[in-house]
Amino acid sequence: MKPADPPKPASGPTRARAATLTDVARLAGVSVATASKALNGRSQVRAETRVRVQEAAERLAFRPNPLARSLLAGRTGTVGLLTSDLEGRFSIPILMGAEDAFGAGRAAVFLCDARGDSIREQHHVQALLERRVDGLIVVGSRTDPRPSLGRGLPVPVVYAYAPSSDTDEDLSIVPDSVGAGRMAVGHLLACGRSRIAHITGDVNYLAARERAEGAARAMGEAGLHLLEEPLYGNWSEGWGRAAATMLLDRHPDLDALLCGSDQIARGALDILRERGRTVPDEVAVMGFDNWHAVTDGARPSLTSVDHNLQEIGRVAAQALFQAIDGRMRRGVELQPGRVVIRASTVALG
Amino acid sequence: MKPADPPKPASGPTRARAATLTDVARLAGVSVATASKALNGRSQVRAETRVRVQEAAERLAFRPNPLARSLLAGRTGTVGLLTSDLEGRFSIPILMGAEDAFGAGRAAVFLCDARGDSIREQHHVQALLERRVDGLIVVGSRTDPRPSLGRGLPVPVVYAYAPSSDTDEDLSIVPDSVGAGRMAVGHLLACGRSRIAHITGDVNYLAARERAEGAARAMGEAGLHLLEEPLYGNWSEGWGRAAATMLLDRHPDLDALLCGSDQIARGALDILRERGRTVPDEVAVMGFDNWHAVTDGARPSLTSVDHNLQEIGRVAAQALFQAIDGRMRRGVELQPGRVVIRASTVALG
DNA sequence: CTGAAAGCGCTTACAG
DNA sequence: CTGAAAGCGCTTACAG
Repeated sequence: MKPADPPKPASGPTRARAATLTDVARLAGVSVATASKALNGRSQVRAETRVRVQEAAERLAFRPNPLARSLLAGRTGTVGLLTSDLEGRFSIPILMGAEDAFGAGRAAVFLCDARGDSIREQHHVQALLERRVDGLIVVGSRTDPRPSLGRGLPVPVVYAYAPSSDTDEDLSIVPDSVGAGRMAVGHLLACGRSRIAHITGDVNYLAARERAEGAARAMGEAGLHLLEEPLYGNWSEGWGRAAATMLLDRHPDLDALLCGSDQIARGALDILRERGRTVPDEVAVMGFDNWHAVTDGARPSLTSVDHNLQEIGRVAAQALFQAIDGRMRRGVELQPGRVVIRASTVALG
Repeated sequence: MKPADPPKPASGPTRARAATLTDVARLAGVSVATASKALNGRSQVRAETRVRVQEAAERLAFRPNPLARSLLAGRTGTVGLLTSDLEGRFSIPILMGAEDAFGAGRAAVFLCDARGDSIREQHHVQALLERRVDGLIVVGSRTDPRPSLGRGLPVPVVYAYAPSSDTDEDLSIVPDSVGAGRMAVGHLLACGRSRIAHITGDVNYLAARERAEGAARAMGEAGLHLLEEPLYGNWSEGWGRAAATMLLDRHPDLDALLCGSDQIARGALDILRERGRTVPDEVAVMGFDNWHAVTDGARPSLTSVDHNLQEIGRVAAQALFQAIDGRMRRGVELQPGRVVIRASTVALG
């Protein structure tokens, strides 16, 4: 017995011209006007006629041409997603959240990467406006305020992660960094720690300063102080190692290291390990960003504050939808993070 | 002296209706037909008239509505970028390369993330086709062949990173994994190593098997053999640590560890360090992927094979342009990687 | 309930 | 060299 032939490609459904409403109308024996109404659920059509048109549409695999529709409606059902750096770890989850929300709402997303260059950004904004996007989301790569695209744009704009400097006019959805610092210390306190030091990244980053501020406040509210002023440096493992070394020398009895990023924490963990200090028994360690590649590879695995970036993207997208519908919010909206507990702060099972 | 007033927003250039060709024609005192020709550089227009029209267009900040144009032309100047996982480290650089190439060629990119779900993928393909994209790039997250979108699509498709299983019909741009393995061993040999072992990731990944194959071949061509069969495991640091431990026990005299990913290499480095084996003096270590977060944090910094993913994206985009112009290539095209040398294989400075 | 007509913003033969 | 007309694919008053 011969095996069954593989299904033939049948020369493909359609290299041919896509079916048009006129084709559908002709096949159904009605005018294009009636066909349009039937397909769009308008009430003024006899049930029988509607069915006939629908069948014709189905048979021709008819898909309304959105260009024609947009031309009439003045709306394209597209939005621009303007990112400053695609490779950024922070941009991607936000982008995913936004893409998700738009996909669900049936809007399509134009992606543009400005590569951190404001000339290129202006260029992309113009290109997007020419394409008649209904709105724009601007995704930044750090939480410091960035220049507004301005008030003169013909469509609404929502800023995500990096807030607009024009807080009166623009809407920005950003992570709550002060809250994140507070939350982190809250977790360490709950773990019974009190001799806590804070190593963090570049002092020029608002995120670094705000997390430190939140941490200090949470300590104060518990009637405690950080062991010393936050140690600012940069966002690298190397700095984590250097700072941890200093701190261990100065405060041999410290029982927790709060690190401004997972990478810094990773460096600190390596030093603790080399010095034979057990984690978390003697010293608890935690980071920020919940970057799985770092948290999961660490020994022990690293507790971290997740900024819920995907949620930020989703919220920004929804806010943009509302703005397109004429209900524009303004100001800066803070999104809370959450502590993801791993073995570096809590002895697990 | 009072400080100067801040510049007034001037109520914004245009919340108003965008200028239309009709507006331009009226202002220039010509017909829309003539205005169109003047602006589009058609020859049959008096120089004087052309200037008048151009000035009018400028004054009104006229931007031709691409929807109207596309409706006529049947082309939209848009392409779909379909990724299987936005968060994937591998997808992003490819996406950047593609976005770059399109941006330069003045096509806009619709981004869709299928989240590794084939139902969602189908859904996105349909949505993109409805929007009349001129072509599609499908970006995969591993180099194993993936199902073709099929032959019946009305627009050309190019596959990047993950090749289509329909190699006769489709065009795929993928990294040369065999060549990467060969290249890596070539570098280690050039560094004077000969007792080389290979630790790699999940055997179900074609990339793992092909890199191993390339490595073995390069050894053979040098009249050598790997110390033992490649050790397959998974792509984690933990596996790197476990495998390195085994290998050091079995081959105390090994002088190089070729690791199938940077994370595996990172794990191996940690073990070497703990055992007091100096890198690169006693043992050279290298990885694949050139993931900076890992290579730069490692002690010492890690030599790695970069797959030139951005270039893959760029080539895919250019191939798609060609295909849209009717010159479709087919088959699988391999893109070479390159060795990025750091301190784990060569004593620097 | 149905259809002829006008129009969204543009381009392109075709006459003048 | 210039413009009136037709048309891309659709929707929406407006008559019947």
